[in-house]
Amino acid sequence: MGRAPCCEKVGLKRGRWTAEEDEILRRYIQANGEGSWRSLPKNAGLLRCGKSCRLRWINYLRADLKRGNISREEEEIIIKLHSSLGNRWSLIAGHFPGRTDNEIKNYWNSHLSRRIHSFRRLNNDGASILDVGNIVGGCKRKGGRTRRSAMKKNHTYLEIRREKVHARAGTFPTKPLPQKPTQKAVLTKDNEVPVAPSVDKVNDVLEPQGEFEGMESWIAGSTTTDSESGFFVSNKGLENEFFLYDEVVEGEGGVTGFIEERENGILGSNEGSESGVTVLQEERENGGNEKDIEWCSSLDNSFEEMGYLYGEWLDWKWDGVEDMVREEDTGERWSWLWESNNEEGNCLAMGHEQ
DNA sequence: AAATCTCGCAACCGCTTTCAC
DNA sequence: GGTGAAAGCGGTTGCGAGATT
Repeated sequence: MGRAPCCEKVGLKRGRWTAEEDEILRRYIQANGEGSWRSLPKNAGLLRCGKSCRLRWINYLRADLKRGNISREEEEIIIKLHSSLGNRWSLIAGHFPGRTDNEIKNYWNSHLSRRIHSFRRLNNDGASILDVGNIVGGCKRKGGRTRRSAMKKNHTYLEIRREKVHARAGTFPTKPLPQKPTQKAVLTKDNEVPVAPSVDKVNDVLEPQGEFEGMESWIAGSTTTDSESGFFVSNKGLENEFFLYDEVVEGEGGVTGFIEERENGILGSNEGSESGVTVLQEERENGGNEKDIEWCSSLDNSFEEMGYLYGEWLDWKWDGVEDMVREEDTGERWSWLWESNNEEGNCLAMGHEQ
């Protein structure tokens, strides 16, 4: 025997709740209490499914709900809880009085998961995907809204990250990088590896001074590669223009030519290539590592694997760096990390050996 | 100014678990 | 213990807002 539907769906209203419906539901529950959701709509005079009424009450109408932005402290707790509980949103939400599982889940999906994935790519030795599809300038956007969080701090994050990089790496490359790098540079916990600054927007923010002197020449005209994808990337000194090659021709003094240049090649357009998916698909077709691809296909269906990353991330030596970033008063303690996300194309993983 | 596009979130869907009889 | 209803839960979708071209 099949299960009966929770309610008669014929003639029921769907979609956004109106203020009038909210008021009816609120008054009814205040008078009669929660429960009996199946019969509630009829008794209250609502043309809604009982399930819908329950959801509306639990997520938005309850008096004890805490509305407003998720604080940084809450963010950290969510991340930690998710590392141990996975997608058990109701359990996670149980740690936040006034927050709902739906709210936590949405926040995770729209904010935190992407940050985690970005961080993962920065910190994962094996993940070598060169996310050039999101390098600003290479990927010419036709429009679209910038992330709200990014909009707020549009002019601050790179400078913050620069400080972060400086603080963690201790040194910064003052000379052009080797023409043919052989190994990726990745962030480490031991402050040993200088981190290449993001290619995009560098020219907008970085000024050649102090130990950053020379960086613009490194960025302008640099050629690098991704050891696993095999693509070579060069901007040939052109601001905000990047080129992809299947092969480079080496001569005296480094790269002297390129084969099969594809201007903006897989950078291409955003169409069907969100977050550099095209690159990943190519890699998959070429026998690439499936593990490297997960971040772009599903938000969080591999949290077990992510546990390691969370640990790495949360155990990072944040001392001092956090204070430094706070000084910027940006409201985003880890904005150097957040805002280097793939949407904005600030991927650090350029595949350099410093 | 209009078109295009992305983002965030409210709401829905379907499955599982719990409860009452 | 079996059955059906209700509640709970997590994944997914649809759409309005608004930035960008």
